[in-house]
Parts: sequence; structure tokens; C-alpha cells
Amino acid sequence: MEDRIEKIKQQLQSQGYKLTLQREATVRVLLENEEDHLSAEDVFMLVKDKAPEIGLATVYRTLELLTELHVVEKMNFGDGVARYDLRNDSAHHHHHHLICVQCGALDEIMEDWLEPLEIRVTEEFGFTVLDHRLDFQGICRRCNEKNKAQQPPQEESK
Amino acid sequence: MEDRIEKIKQQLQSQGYKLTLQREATVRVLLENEEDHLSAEDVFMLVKDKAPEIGLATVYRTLELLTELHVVEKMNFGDGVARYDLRNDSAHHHHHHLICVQCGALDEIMEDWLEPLEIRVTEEFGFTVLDHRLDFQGICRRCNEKNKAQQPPQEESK
DNA sequence: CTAAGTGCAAAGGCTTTGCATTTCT
DNA sequence: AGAAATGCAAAGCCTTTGCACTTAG
Repeated sequence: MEDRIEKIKQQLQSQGYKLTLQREATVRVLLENEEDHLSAEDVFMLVKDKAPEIGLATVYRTLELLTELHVVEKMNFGDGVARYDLRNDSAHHHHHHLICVQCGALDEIMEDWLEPLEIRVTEEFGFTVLDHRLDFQGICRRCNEKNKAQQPPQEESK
Repeated sequence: MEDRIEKIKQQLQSQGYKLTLQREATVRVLLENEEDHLSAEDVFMLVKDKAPEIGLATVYRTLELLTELHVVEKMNFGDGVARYDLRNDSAHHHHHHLICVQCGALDEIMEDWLEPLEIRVTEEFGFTVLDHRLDFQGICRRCNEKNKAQQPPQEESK
């Protein structure tokens, strides 16, 4: 944990960036919530516990900086909010998402299923893959079961 | 072409929606630009040729309606603008994207490479797949060649 | 000391909404 | 006729930016 912070610190410093209290607090929040996909607003609220004076703009600026340094990955699930994930740049962190359109649950597949496809992309398209995103939209197990139990209406509510 | 418009018309009517000039014009624009990923603004500008009085709000409302009816697919490439694609709901239209991070080119793979993975998702996660999205980010063939020709600088421009 | 970073508030995009008016069925 | 749809402008989000002040190195 501390060593990972240390590493990110050095990454910042080696690029000539300063190590401010706000930046460290932000990185800590990201580390402590590695499993989640936090929005800037989420990070802001969490980071205020550690650095109450921090402003939302600084959080945005820090997340942008970390994205440039490839420390975090900026993601977009189509709900209009950017979400940020710490990158495990050791192994390809590349997880895939299962997004339930009924209840909104977001599940993850932690394995990387795409290696073979990346090879195909490279060979057939001359395209060098740096990153990828695979999302499935559908009905999650829980909703599937719920629906089976109580025969659902034909029409969607909206 | 006309038959596809007819089909969408009927789809609208069968759900009790009215067939306005604006909606038809919007659908035509989408049909005529099927290969592109138009933003609402793009659609708006194109549709103004056919229906000059139309307002941007109507375009948004129409695109939202068509999304609900699964006539179009709303997409998000992370640049903060929603883009809309007509869905070929006959065959799984599901194309994948190759996004070049250097020049911004957006190429497509028109085949569906994910059938086997969908089966796995269903079996291993009890998740019913309705749709999916697969994007690769990286360097396109053209940029790769350009880079090889003129040994590129070590640092990115920004 | 001085350039980089911060906080605040204002400004920017894209998208949605309220409301009076128009239009389809 | 009556409900649905439209256009316009205003309002709503999330995000970025300008600027004076603070701080890390």
C-alpha cells in the first residue's frame, strides 16, 4: 500500500510535478477504493475527509494529470459521468463489464478474454492495440431470477 | 431504403407514436449516413436541409425515442458527445471499433467476434446479453507507418 | 524565491425541460 | 377535438478555465 503510493509519488516527481497534500490524498482515495469506479464527484467527497479544504477543480485537475501519466484510466459508461480507475500496469488489468439494464448493477469479469482478438486486430488491421474496453449490456443473474419468479409485465415501465 | 423507412414508421405507429415530418426527416438522415456515428448536432445540421424549421431539442427527443425503440443505438466514445447509430436488428449488427489515439481515426470491424464470449458470459455469470460494445484503442496502420518512416520524438506533444 | 498548484467562482459544452403553440390521428 | 409533438429559450449537469493567492522544491 505505502509502497504503491511511493511509486506513484516518484512517478509524479520524475516528470517534474509537485507532490502536494491534495494529490497524495487523492491517490490514497483511489488506492483505498480500487474496486470501485469512482466519479470525480465521488473522489471529491471521499478526499474531503483527508483534505477538507480541497476543491472539486483540483480533483478534476489531479485526475486528469494521473490519466496523462497512465496512473489511472478514465472511463465512460454512457451515463454522462467520467469514472476513474487505478491502473494495475503490471499485468494487463483489462477487466470487462457486465452492466445490468434493469437494476443498473455493474459486475466485472476480471480475466482478460481478448488476447486472441487483439492478435487478430494486429494481424488483420495493422493496428497496435494499447487498450481495450469490453462491456456487455443485459440482464444480470439476480434480475433474471426475479423476473422468472414473478412473471414480469410485457412493457417496460418508462 | 424506402422499405426500411416504412418499417420504422410502422414500428413507431405500433407503439402509438405519431409520425411527424421531423421524425421522418431524422430517420432519413440516419439511413443516409448509416456508416457514420453522428452526434445529435450532426444530425441536426443534416436534418435542417430536409426540415429547416426543426429544433435541436426535437432532434434530441427523436433520437431518445428511437433509442428506446431500439431503432438506434446510443454510443459514447468518451469525448463527451453521444453518437447514434442505426441498428441493423436483423443480424447482430454489433461492430467493433478501432480508435486511433494518435490521429483520432475511427475504423470498424464489421464482423461480430464476440459470440463465443457471450456464451461464456451467459453460462458463467447467468447474465443475459442484450448488447455489447468492444472498442480497441491504439495506433492505426497509417500512423504506425508514418511513425516508422520518421522516427518519432520520445515525448508526446502535450 | 519562483514556478507550479490551489480554491473559488464564473464560464463552457452537451443535453434536458417548461411552456405556449402547432400538428397528427 | 384532444392528446402528442414541436420550437424556443431557459435551466441542468458535468467539466474546464481565469485569476489572485499559496506552497513545494
